[in-house]
Amino acid sequence: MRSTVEDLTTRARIRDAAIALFGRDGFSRATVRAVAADAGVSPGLVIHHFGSKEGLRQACDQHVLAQTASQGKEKADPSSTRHLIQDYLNHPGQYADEIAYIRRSLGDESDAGNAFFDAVVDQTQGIIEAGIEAGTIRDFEDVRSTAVIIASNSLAMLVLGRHLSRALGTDSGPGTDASETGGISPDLLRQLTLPALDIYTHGFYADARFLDAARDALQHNNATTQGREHAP
Amino acid sequence: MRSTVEDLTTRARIRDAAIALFGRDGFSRATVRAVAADAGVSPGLVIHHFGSKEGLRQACDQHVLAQTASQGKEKADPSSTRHLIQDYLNHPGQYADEIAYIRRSLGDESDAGNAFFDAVVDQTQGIIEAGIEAGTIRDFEDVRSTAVIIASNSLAMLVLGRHLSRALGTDSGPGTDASETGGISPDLLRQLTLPALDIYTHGFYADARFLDAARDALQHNNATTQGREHAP
DNA sequence: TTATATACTAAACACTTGTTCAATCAGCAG
DNA sequence: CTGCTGATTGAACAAGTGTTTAGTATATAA
Repeated sequence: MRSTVEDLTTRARIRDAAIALFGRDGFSRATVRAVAADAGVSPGLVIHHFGSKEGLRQACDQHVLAQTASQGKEKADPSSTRHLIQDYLNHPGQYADEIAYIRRSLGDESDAGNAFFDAVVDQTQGIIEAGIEAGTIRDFEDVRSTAVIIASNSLAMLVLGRHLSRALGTDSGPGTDASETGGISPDLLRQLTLPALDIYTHGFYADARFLDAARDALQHNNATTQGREHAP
Repeated sequence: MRSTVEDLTTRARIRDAAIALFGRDGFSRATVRAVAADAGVSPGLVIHHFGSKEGLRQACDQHVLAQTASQGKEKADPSSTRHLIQDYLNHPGQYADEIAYIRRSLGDESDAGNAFFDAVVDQTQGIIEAGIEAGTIRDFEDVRSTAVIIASNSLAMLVLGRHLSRALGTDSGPGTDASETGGISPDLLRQLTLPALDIYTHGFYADARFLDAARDALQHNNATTQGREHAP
């Protein structure tokens, strides 16, 4: 009874305002009154449509997940997660609210954050397996763990985007859309692309010394609680 | 089960309770009354000692930063950030509150989070420069950006630790210390160490195709807003 | 037309929030 | 002892919170 038809109704306006506010201020800091004001309705109507603030959150979770899931499946061929971010660059600001919402969900204890992370990992794993078969990606022993690491590294740019901008001085100044939403600016992504791909192509260490040392340490140290030489 | 000694002053007890609660529930969700209850004092005394809830937060920021800064400078020689996490593994649960606090600070808009991230980047950069000189780390063109990427990747395990556990099924079950605090369990780190070091040693891609393509795309595309082929 | 159901608002309710305040209590200087 | 200062509390306050409720408008169906 819902979905596309009601998507232009008051209910959808409330939900979109909630997505924007939850993403910007977090779920607990954003108030029902602020959502109502942004949507141009009364606070009571928000409860009337969604039952409670928690119900509103679940509706937001569901909508954002459905939207990003359809987006993700469309562009899941050559590269991996960063393709989604790149797509966001070509349509700047369009998905800003949803992205900020996901960033908050990943940090909070949220079902939507869990589902999103798992979806990214699964998608990454599929890409790695296809890349291995095509010869473009190295043949890893533990594909699952590798996918988790790649997904974690990629999503780190989303979660820590604000810090990346600041640490590199690529901040376009206060008041910018990127610094407001914490998103990644095109300039920042351009600056980080080559160094990241360099590591992903030629590695970070000059040789296999650290890897061999860690492998030995872990083999000689399987049952004990000691786990030394994890670096970096 | 509070920390080791009751030798602390009341002010310190309040601050430690606040660090634990702010880290577990976030600043806005944690209430002054809950902090007071955990510290065994009245809500008014919290305000008496710290002026306001915001003052309490700044005291927590200052204390956690001072503690982690001294910790960081002690172990800043061979490896990088993960050395800090590894040290945390050898002393399980001891720094759990501070780590959860930092994880929350990195996600929220917090001065402590900014300072911590910048400190990790600076420390990582120093390690990279030393490694380049020693020949253990590859000679990167843009050391700063590389340091930011490495720091981001490392801190991602902190921020996204809960998702890593779940996606790998290494969760030691609900009620565990790791799943409560969102920290990284020793098992999880052991499982991720070799795949991560494998990427950091031999790279992720099988050859330089993606890197070359991205370099060409960025050179031919300097002034425009288009920025294609960032992968993965 | 009436009747019914729904969208919607304004106001109030019950509760929690951070904070204040007067009043104790303990230690210490004179 | 008195007097003073800071720690500490219990109660209260003002503002904000999510939610409820009574009531109004609107539209659709009979």
